[in-house]
Amino acid sequence: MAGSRPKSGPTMHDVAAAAGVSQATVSLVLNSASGSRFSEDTRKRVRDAVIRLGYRTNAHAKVLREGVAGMIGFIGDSVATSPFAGAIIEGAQQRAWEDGLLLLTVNTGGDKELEAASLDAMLSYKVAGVVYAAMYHRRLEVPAALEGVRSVVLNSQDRAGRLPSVAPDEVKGGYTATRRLLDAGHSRIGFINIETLESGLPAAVGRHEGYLAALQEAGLESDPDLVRFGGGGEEDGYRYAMELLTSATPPTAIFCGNDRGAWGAYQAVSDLRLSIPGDVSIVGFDNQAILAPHLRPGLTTLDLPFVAMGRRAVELILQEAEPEGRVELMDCPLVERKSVTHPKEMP
Amino acid sequence: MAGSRPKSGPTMHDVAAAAGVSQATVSLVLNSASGSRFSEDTRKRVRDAVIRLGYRTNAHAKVLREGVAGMIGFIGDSVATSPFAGAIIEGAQQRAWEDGLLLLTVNTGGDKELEAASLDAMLSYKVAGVVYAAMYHRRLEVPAALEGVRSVVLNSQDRAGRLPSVAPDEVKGGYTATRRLLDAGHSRIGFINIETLESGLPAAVGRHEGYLAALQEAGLESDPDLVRFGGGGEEDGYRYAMELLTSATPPTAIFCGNDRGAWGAYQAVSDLRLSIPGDVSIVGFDNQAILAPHLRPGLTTLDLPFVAMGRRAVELILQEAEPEGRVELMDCPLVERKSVTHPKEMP
DNA sequence: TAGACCCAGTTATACGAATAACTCGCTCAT
DNA sequence: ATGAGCGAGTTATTCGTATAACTGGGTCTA
Repeated sequence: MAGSRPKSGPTMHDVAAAAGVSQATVSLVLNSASGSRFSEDTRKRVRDAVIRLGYRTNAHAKVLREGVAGMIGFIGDSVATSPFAGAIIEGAQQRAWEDGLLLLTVNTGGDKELEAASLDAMLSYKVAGVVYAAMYHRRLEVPAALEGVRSVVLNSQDRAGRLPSVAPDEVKGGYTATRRLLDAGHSRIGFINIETLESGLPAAVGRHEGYLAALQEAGLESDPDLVRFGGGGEEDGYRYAMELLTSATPPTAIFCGNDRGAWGAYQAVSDLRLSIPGDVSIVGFDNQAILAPHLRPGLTTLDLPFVAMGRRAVELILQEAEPEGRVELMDCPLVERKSVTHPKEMP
Repeated sequence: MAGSRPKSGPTMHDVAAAAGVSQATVSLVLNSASGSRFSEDTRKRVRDAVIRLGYRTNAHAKVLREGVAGMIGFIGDSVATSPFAGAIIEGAQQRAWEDGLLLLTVNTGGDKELEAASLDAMLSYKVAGVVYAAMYHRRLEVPAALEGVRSVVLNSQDRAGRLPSVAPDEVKGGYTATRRLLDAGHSRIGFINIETLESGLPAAVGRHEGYLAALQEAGLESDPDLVRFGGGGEEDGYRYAMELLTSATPPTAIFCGNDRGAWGAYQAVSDLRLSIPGDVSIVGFDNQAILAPHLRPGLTTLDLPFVAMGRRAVELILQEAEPEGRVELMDCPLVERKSVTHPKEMP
């Protein structure tokens, strides 16, 4: 059978034959930045032949010679396909493409076997590096094979501290959110957070820390009664907002540790026939695209800079120096909308 | 300089040397399904050496010999990173991996230049095929280079009709939604759709067609006053639901062409001090993960089968036979929640 | 006028794996 | 005793590209 190998486009040899030169000449003409090694005539003949035949360089042959592929591996648990963090892969890909690299992506969905196997395949493809991204900001165990290649942990941190990591600056975010409310004149500020103790999630712990820091800086006592911990769903947001707002001394503002919780809080406020921001100011966290801008009123919240984080992770991979084990924290900018104002005057 | 080429793992030659055999033997031992060509002793020595050295086959060398890579290209405008359709890439990747293939992904963000360049790069990598996915179901122009490789249009249709396409069955979806309301006993059913005339979007046109078909089948006159066309945002949902419900002869149920519109309708219903489904039944479309299950009451809606579509697209690529230009429509299953009941008895 | 040097190319080889074709030593049937 | 056949390997070649090292002629200089 002649057709056992699939049809594969023309090669450099074909181009060389068509242009009446040697294969080496073709290669040199196409690649040499140092322009004028060949006569203008030869160069033109080569370029013409390239176009005429529709020649495209075989990346595998090139990689085989050069050792590294123009690809970066991206392994995510489910981040890349999740509704709120899809942008993370967008940033990574943008940055990679700026250097002409493509992304080889896998969502493992948490499957460790798939993770190992696909990482293996990526290494077989001699990727220039691997981004290991996670859904939630946490400290995680990285697969051992990652140490054999330039790699970066994204939206999480390497528990062992060996790989460089890129993650949101939760503490500063929590501080910024609280500070926004303090600046508006609030002094009783509720906080509906994700549970911190068991989870130990940097997201929850950090935001809480930032909240406390801002209060302290403002010289305010922090009242534990104003802080609630839950699962992060809107039911919890609803329930805790309800509790806070119906207590003896309700807060005039609530910082919700995530936008879904804020959504729940909106519903509670609505059910209490109160209004946002007139009666209660609210700040969220996450800046979820489908939610935050569409709530009424628009939710003032903190943006998780997924695009920037993705970019930064790839940048670290492309960098010459190896930033062993550093954790890079990225700013979460405040996105101002309509859910915050000064507290109501006491009657 | 010795270190000009990056460190690259051990090769078959290294393994062969370590095991005291030839490179060919290593290759044959590792690949031959026809087991016992070599003595058990030799096979063991090879396998031991492989493990000891941490040998991993160089995919590029393999591809160079074999002609096709174990990769499939995935080009999306922004689907892959969009909050509602990220799952599309998940399905594609799952299916690909079942055959041991990885996905080489690019979001072009609509940039035609990036699209062409990255497609070019993919072809350089000898991908086994390319999935060309779009954000919205529409008829689109595909890049010419796609014709040189096995490819499938996903969540859209090739306007030229040359490439096989996979898309949701909008007509059937619109029919199912309307039918659900008819079956519950409604006969005045509003429809808030995305504008169809200018856009010509299959999503909008098809759902409308399905709506009309269901009414006709039920022997009902379709009342144009019950149908509104808008942009698909929740403001439109709000406005049109308001209009419909405050009209002289309001509908008892509304089919919203998308979940965001349904969200707006929920707000209108709430502002009118009516309740869902008691006073108005609502069916959405899209089954947006962040929205539909979290609305109160949960929104009965139609699922856009992104995972299944992604899977199917890759499957078509892997298939032997080339299904020239066929458009494959996928079912949108009804997801039953709490927003539909029978119409209120007239007082 | 020999040597140095440049110009415009070419030849040869390596990258790592797969595989067709071969070798070498034995056994066994005729 | 002859050669067919098999078992257990090896040798040689191929995929497409990049590049070091070479060639063969011309020009310029001392």
